[in-house]
This record gives sequence, C-alpha cells and structure tokens, in this order.
Amino acid sequence: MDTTRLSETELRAWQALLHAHQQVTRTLDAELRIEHNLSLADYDVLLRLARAPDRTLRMTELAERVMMSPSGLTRAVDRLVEARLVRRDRFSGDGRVMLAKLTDSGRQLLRSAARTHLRGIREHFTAMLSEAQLRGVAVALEVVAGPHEPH
Amino acid sequence: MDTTRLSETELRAWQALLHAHQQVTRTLDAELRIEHNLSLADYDVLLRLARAPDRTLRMTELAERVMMSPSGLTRAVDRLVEARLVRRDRFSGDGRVMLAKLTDSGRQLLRSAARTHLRGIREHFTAMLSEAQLRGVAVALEVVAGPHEPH
DNA sequence: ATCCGATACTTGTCTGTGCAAGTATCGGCG
DNA sequence: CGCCGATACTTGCACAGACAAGTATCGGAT
Repeated sequence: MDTTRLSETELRAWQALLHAHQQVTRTLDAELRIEHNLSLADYDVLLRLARAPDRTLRMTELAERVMMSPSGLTRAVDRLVEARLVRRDRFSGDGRVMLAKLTDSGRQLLRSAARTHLRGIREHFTAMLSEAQLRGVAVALEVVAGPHEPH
Repeated sequence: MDTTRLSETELRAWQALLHAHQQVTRTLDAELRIEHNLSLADYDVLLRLARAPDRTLRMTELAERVMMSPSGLTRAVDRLVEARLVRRDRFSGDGRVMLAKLTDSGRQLLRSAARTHLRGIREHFTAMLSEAQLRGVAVALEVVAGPHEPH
C-alpha cells in the first residue's frame, strides 16, 4: 500500500470526521450558551456529576471523564462554583482530594439544559442518519477512540 | 419517540464521535509538533495553500477552507509568515484583499510533515477500520457535516 | 466628484486550556 | 518520630482562537 498518500475513502472519512465534529460541536455549544449560558464543556462537567453516586466526584476522576487536563478542570470548576452550580468539599478521608458536588440549582439547570442539548444532538446529528448508520458510526468510532469505560 | 432521552445507539454514536475526534486530533497534533514544530491547524493552512492554484489564496477563502475565523486566520498566517513558510502579498486587483502564498520552504516543510501526518492518520484512525466501515463513516459524517466543497 | 454602504482584512480584548512549577498531604521506611 | 518520594490538586504563565470594533478600500448612486 502506498504510504505517502491516503486512499480516496481514507481521506473522505478523515475530512468528514473533522467537519462533522466541528459542525455539530459548534452548533451545540452555541445553543447551550444562548439558552442556558453554559458552554458544552460546562454541560459535560455537570452531567458527569449528575451521574455519579451522591452527585459527587473527585477532581481527578471528573477530569478523566470530561477529557480535560487537571488544571483545565480546576478552572472550569472554579467557574461553576462561582455560578453556584457546583460545590467544592474537602474529602475527609484524604486531605489532598477535593470533591466536586452538583448543587440543587446545578441539577435544575442541567435538567433544562439537557432538553436543549438532547434536542440539538438529535437535530444536528442523529436525526440525519439511519439507525443502521448510527450503529455503524458508533462501532467504528468506538474502536478508534480506544478503550473507555462507558460512564 | 421520547424527546427527553437519547437511545442507546444515539448516545454511543455521539460519545464515540467526541472521543474519537479528541483522541485522533490530539495524537496527530502532538506528532506534528514534535517532529516538525507545526500545529495541526498550521499544517492544514499549508496544505490548503499547496493545493491552490499558484499555491496562493485570499485570506477569506483560506479561512473558509480551514474552518477558522478571519481573525484566527490572520494570527495563524502571522506566525507562518514569521516562520517564512508563507508570504503575504497585496492583491493588485483589489487593495483590500491579501494573498497568502506558500513559500518554497513552506512547500518543503509540508512535504516532510505530510509523511508524518499521513502515517499518523493511517495508524491512529483508518487502519483500525475495514474499507467498508471507512466508507460508512465517510458517507454518514459527510451528511452530518453538511455541504462542503471538497477542496 | 463625492458620499456611503459593503467588503476584506486586522487589532483590541477576553476566554478557555495546557504545561510546568508550586503547595499540601499521604504513607511507608529507617 | 521524622524524612521522602508519591499523589492530588492549584497557580503562573503562555498561547490559540473568537467576537466586536477599527481601518482601508471598493463601487454604485447622486
């Protein structure tokens, strides 16, 4: 196989991945910002917390789940704490770890943001594809993404 | 259909898109930076110029092709000019437009960076999928990306 | 000829994010 | 008990990119 070129199909798949991601992600981010004053990254943080036991996670675990660097997460949580959507508590069992906990108003905002967001995912992504296509995309891109626990 | 939830397949496809994109772009960006001191965005700018007639494009056209804001592109081209990979010329036919032109050393660098990059796309993306999967992903994500001329 | 809205960039400013260095805490070992 | 490497964040710094405002130019209408 020629190692200095990509086949037509390879090139198309790669370009399509870039374009589709950019397209969808920009749109969803804009919708969340306009309707709920929340970035897509913020939304993701709130969502992971909402799914966690007691709506609480250590910073490191949260960082892994939202695909952010530790420092990036610290800043993101700073903003969410400022907005009263998240609380920070010291973990009594280990003085180094910080727990981020979703507040009630965080839950409430997440709930209403979720409506916007899920509608957006449907509208700008999944509704454009058949069930079979969606499954194909899921299977293929899961391979590419590598092992991830499905949190 | 339930509008407040996503089906299992929808959710998987969406998450997989996010994870796969992040995974692959981070890796490719890192490879380009290490081996050629170029960001993925820089690479893309050089590539679009290389493909253009006379290796030259107006700023606006270039911005569309690389999916960057006008201001973002101005800064990106600033850096590439600084690195002598691109030249800026005024377009004689219209004093408002600026032409970005790939220099010879830009071409040369792009050539060698392309080897790294194409290998990377293969290794971290396309090689993980069958030809049929790749075609499926391409078709599906092209729909999602919407109409784009295949520059 | 000149005015004026439109076009094509660029610049000022702000936000988000990463890396590397700093701080606090932990837990084992002498 | 006290040291010390490891762990869990947080902070300093730097940089890329976006939006909005600014500048220069264009081209049609008066």
